[in-house]
Amino acid sequence: MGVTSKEIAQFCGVSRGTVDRALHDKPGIRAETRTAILQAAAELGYVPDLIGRSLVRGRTMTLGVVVFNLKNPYFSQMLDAITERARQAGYAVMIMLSGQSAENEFQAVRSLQERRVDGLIVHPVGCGTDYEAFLHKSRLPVVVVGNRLSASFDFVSIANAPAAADATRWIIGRGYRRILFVAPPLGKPGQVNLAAQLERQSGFLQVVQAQAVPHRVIIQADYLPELQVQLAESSLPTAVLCSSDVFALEILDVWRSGNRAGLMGFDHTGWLKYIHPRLTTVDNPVGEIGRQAVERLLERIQKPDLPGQELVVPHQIIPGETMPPVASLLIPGPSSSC
Amino acid sequence: MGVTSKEIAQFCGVSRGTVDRALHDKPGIRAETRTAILQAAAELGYVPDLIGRSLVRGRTMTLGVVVFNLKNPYFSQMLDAITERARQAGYAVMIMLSGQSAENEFQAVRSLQERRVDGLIVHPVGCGTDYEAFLHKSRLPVVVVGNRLSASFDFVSIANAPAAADATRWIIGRGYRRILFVAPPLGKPGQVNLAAQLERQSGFLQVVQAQAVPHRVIIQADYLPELQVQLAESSLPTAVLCSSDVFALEILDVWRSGNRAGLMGFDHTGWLKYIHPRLTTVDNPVGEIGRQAVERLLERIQKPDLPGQELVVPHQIIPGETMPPVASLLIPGPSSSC
DNA sequence: GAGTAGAGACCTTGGCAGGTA
DNA sequence: GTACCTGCCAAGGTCTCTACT
Repeated sequence: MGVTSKEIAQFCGVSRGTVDRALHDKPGIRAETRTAILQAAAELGYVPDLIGRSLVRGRTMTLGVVVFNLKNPYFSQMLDAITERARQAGYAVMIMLSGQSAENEFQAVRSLQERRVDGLIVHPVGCGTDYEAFLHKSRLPVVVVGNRLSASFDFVSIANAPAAADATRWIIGRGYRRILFVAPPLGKPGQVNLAAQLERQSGFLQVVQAQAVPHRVIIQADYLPELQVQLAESSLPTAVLCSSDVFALEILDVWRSGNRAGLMGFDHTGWLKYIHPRLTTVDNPVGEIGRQAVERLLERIQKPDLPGQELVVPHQIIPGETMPPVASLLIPGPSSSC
Repeated sequence: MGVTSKEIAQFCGVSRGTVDRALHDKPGIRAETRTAILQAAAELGYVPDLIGRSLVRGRTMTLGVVVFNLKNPYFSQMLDAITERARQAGYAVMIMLSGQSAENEFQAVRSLQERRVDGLIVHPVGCGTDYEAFLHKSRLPVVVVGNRLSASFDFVSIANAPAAADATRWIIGRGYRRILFVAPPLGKPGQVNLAAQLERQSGFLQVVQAQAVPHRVIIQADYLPELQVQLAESSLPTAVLCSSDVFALEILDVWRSGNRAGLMGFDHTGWLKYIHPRLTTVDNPVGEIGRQAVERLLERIQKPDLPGQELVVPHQIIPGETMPPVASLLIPGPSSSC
């Protein structure tokens, strides 16, 4: 336990009120007394107890963050940005992991609520009206990130469906005439897929259907064999669009053994810099999302009655090397050696 | 602000003491009263305020963690493990980033101290007696990770010098007769290198000097040109050992354009799974380090006067593909196509 | 005496009314 | 009247002492 203002008061033979005036540079204290108190505080290593202060003020200056895990650079980069932005505003960050389990997520939110964080940034696994009611009942200012809940919550994300649509159109523009969309459930098998993944899928379908492009959606957890079958089934120039970089990277591992087709990921997660060939993907600027989430959360802490708002962060196609124009794909060259 | 025990007391027409007895299953209360209070608590959505509790108990059930950043998977994987282990013990984790600046680190520790975390896990940038005195003066239980301070602190890490020595012997065993050790300063140029990096360097030097193996240590921040020069300077079968995976990956980028030499990294950081060719490296089990750090910190919170202890976590050589036996390196084949 | 409940102190900081020289 | 200081109250949960049935 640290040194308290009471101990300083005893040490200096004054009252706590006087110590308070000295520490906060308030009027009504002799310069001499003030100096003595400040010196004693420094000597004893006094650090104000924000716990006591928050009890009085009803503010802990702490934000809670709930994400799946921190092994995935998607989340750790987001947390990095959140932490830094929060620090600039004088807030600390408490982190809890859901491990992609709705039950854990529930516990995590409750745990943060018990610790009276001033606000919450959640990348939810949970969904449904029960879960949303629970969040609302916590009375915590909440900003949702990455995986949409209902419109009553603030939500920061790229526009998933339009981004997938853009990616699809871009692929078609490169000359591909058949597209396989790989979107297995993220995380535990049998689980419902995340809203963000489904939105991407719908964006994809919208474009291929509108333009009558032959396509397949592969949603098996064990997608690699199915992908091989699908690839063999047509001689049209075929592209594979994945709902997440992780699938694209797994496929890229197989690709190296000689298979040929365009390949595109989704998210532009942190590790891609050193991957060869450079993965074509869609940038999901998680750092920016994290910062905007903090920004919005701070607003909401000020004015808890703001209506839910959707903040759309711009996405961007990262050309990479795995989706060359069909022309160069058909004539094997250095850039298509994947 | 949430519902308080006082409000429950008023609602039920009893005193706060009675509410306390009901909520904590203490004796001295009628079953009937207890049920009524528990029901009221559930109905009103009561969540105990751990701030109040920690004020009286002197425990916040929160651990502080200070690392450089979370973009580097080295730190985010460690934090993942720390958070999970802490959660199992009922602790929350507050995270602060130093951005590899001693000044920020100082602020971070102070900030966590103000928030009265029960203990601290630090991967320090700071060093020197002043910094150590500051940490000791905080009176916080501290476990140091990755970058050694003095023996008065608990320290959890792989044995850096022996690990580098092992790697060096392993390289020699593969037939290489000349080794270049790449150890530029991690982080801001001009900064003193981390203790861990220097320990690795000394482990390397010990072996090459003992076995009279020709070698060079490259410490320039701009190490790539120097490396090219050194590689060209001898016809001995040469290996490059890096003090961190990041350098090895940068070098691997250049390697692909045709250069030939053995290459080895250090740390086995998270993104390596998808890198081709598979990087030969030394496993630094950051998850295990994180868990042990929490374990030790919890012990120290119980008994603050324990003497500083060094916990050594076993390292391991990950063969990969970038350090083939010299024989196969000289006869170009599929496995040496890097 | 045993079972049940209430009143008040305590942890910390900060703010304010009131008191003394 | 001014400069300075004391002491009480608030926040929420916990624990002990006391009192009633």
